[in-house]
Amino acid sequence: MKAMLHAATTGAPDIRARGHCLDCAIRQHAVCSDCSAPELDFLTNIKTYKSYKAGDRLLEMGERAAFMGTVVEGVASMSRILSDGRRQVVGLLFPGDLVGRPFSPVSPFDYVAVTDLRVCAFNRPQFETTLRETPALEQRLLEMTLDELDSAREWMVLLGRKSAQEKLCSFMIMAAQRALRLERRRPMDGILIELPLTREDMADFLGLTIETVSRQIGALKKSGVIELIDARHLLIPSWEALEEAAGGELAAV
Amino acid sequence: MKAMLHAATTGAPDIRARGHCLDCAIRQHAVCSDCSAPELDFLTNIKTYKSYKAGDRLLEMGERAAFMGTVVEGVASMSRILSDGRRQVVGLLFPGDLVGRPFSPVSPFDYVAVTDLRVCAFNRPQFETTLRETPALEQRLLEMTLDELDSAREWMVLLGRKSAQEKLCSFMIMAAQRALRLERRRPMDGILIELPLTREDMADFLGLTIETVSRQIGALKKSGVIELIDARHLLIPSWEALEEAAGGELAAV
DNA sequence: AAACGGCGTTGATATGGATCAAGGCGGAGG
DNA sequence: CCTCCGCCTTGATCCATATCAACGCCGTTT
Repeated sequence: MKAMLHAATTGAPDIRARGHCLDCAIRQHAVCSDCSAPELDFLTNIKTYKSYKAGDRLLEMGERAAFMGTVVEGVASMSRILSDGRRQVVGLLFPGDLVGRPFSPVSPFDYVAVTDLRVCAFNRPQFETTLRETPALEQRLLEMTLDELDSAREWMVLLGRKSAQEKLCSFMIMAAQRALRLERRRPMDGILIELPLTREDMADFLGLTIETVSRQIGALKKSGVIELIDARHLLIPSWEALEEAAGGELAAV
Repeated sequence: MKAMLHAATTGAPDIRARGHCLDCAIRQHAVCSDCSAPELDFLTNIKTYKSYKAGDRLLEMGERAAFMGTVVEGVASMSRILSDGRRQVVGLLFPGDLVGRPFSPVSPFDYVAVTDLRVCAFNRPQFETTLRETPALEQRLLEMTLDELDSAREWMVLLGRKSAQEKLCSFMIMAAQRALRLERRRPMDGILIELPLTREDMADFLGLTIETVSRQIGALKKSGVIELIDARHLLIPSWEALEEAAGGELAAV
């Protein structure tokens, strides 16, 4: 639970964008999904890419953030660290998800790359102006924010009322669903799940310790709910059994 | 923690609105705060009021909700009940807060009146149409949703990482700040706090049991952080001491 | 190839909060 | 006025998870 000392916020260099937004593989999942061709032309011209290594901090809580962006590849986390080192991850960002807090120059949480990461970035003031002038963008942002709010509340149920075992299962379901959605696939028996987080990040996301995470994964393996390929990969013999073990009720992701 | 059986969803009768939106005491806190005079004229004509008694359910999870609205007076909760009766409150709605999930006909949570309640209600399809046609409304909704998301994540930190004692203190701070904001006042020493929830609702909001809530309030009283007037009212000798006992870090409310 | 550091597992023990149980208080209704 | 019920408090005990400690694995550095 103690916070690791990560590298200080990295001023990742902007890489001049290659490729037009029209060809973007994750556009349909992003805030720009409903933009018209001319709007995408405009975005193409103002975007840059930033790359991060796992562990890099993109934005620090309280920091004036110079940019906003969309995750293109990899996974990032939003988290808060209390003064005594306790840490809680409050959200994971998968491809398509927005990095940064719109309409607030200071980020209310830390953003950290949990895997190697690529972000499609925009200058913040410019992005906010564009938002205000582009209903397709603003309406889509509203939709995404409402969905994220549902997810956050769903997670509150998990944090407040689920057992360690249920938390682990819920996490696996969530990770699987997010990964599957990107590939336009559906959950099914025998599916392979990649856990994009270290045990420490999982613990901090689930409100547990790393030891408990490790033990519960062991228990799930023993009871046959999962099969462990390696520490980061597992197989789900029965999706329904996994949902059962998650304590049901997991709608929004 | 076990769910009480509340009355079934009440089809509260619509009461033809008296009074113009221009004169609304809580408009500045509501989604309609940025509307122009003509826009307020329009809203005045389509709004109705609904009244509920403490314990009434306004909207049930999964139900097709016929209306959306704004809390005018009183406090409501959003909650979820797991199949075995465990319950988690995922949000409190104070005057100005929105009841119902925009752009989704089915509510993802139960909405329950925790005190006697008055709601300014709109027919849902009509409200959504109006939203889409009224940038002042839609932009304000976006702002409010982003703020709520920050609050929800703040609460995730509490649920995942704070001790019972810190949870209670954080809750008191939150309740005080929400009440003070309505009166345009600021936190100060010697302030009086009303707890709008029963011990059971507090427990379900904080991820605790009612016994633990009761005991921790007792402990806070003994240690002098609070003075108990009665079960629902308390005095804060030192705001700073309360924040200290809350484990710091409580930005958004 | 040895040493090291990051990550994960496993075991022993401690503890905060849950659970089980009983009783108190105050308002509503007979 | 008495009784009942909802709400709250307090005490005794239990247990799920935290904490403390040691070790294993593996990729990287020297």
